[in-house]
Amino acid sequence: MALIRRLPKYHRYLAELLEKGVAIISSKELSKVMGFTASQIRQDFNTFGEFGQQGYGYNVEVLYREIGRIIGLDQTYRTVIVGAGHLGQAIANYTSLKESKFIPQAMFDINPRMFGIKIGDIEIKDVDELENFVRNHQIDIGIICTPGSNAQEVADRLVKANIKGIWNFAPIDLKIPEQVVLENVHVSESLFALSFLMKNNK
Amino acid sequence: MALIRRLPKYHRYLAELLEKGVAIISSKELSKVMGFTASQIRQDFNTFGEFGQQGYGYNVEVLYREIGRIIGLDQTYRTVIVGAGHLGQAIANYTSLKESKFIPQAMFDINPRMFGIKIGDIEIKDVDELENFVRNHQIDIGIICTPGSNAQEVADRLVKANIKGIWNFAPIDLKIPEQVVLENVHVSESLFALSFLMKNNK
DNA sequence: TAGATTGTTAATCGATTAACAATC
DNA sequence: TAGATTGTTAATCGATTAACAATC
Repeated sequence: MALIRRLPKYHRYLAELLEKGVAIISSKELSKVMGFTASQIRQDFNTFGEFGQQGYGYNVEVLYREIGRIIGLDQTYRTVIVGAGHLGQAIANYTSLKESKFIPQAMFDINPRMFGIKIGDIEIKDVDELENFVRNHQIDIGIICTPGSNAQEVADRLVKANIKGIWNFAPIDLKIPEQVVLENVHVSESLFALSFLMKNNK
Repeated sequence: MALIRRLPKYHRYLAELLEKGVAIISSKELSKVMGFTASQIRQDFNTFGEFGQQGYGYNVEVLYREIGRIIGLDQTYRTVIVGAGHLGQAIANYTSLKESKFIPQAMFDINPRMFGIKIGDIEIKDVDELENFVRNHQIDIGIICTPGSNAQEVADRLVKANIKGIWNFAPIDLKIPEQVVLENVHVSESLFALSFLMKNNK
């Protein structure tokens, strides 16, 4: 569904409008700001309910709150970060995680020198403890920040420990059972897309 | 074009096949491995040329090389990283950058305490020098790793200094002229998509 | 009421899949 | 030659856009 990739963008722009004190906005005005067609905006909003008022527009605050709820920002999840390298540490420091309530309960690494070190207030533990920790602390989501070569093994272990979702930063396509949610951030694919666009620009 | 998002994936799987010593592969076999339909694979490859042999299949090595060329992996770019926080440092250490020849020439930050520090062999400089550096060192690409609040200003300055492309990690939609290539990595949008999928799973 | 804008259906567009002739 | 698989056209599917009646 292409729409769910647009939801975060609606949410972000509505937050901006709220901050600016805009109370009401029409699909036409929002269209100008966001670059989607007014028609698409109305279609999108109507997929989830009737949030507008004919002849009038959309109440920014209501819409913001509703889209937040649709995205699931009213939920809290317990997460672990696997891989405490530069990327893992950047993610651990990533404020959106806490704001969005994807709260990291621990980090895991294979390197004994890192055990016990804290990134912010998140402790790095031995990856051997991963399954037990996930089970005992009812972790919902595993964030994979390992090299590609270890990512599938980590995913398998997370799945065995009954993880509900995986946020994968490793540059591979993980094989996981259907009932586990998988969301990828394939940074290198974005880099390659940039490369293609640079080469084919003009 | 949805196709260009698939090119990196083809490239990655072909690299794997090469490593395994697979010399020839049919669209049907590749379909099994990658999860695209054989029809789509043939369509995709044919967009750029006739790389296969009827009744036979595709030569993995040739195809890998050709797709690499289409993506532009035969090019070299000079880049700068703006923002030397956790994310900027993670990017600076990101090996794909060097392998893909998007070589960082310098990092920039606003915090004087960081000036002169090296991340790997990349020096952190005063962001006030950004425009001059970009001009004098013929930088092609600016990698924006600042908070959202500074990203547009940084982008404006890069554009003024004649940057050709921007790889943006800040969580905003940059406004830049058409002739400048823009590629975004919106990590928080991925997190929100994960949130949505978690909430709506089952 | 008149003007504006939504909600929603219909038309269009683009991307994916199916089918099959060409050919190795 | 027969079997296999590409290259490519046609059919389908889904997503976007346009149009307009409903209604505030």
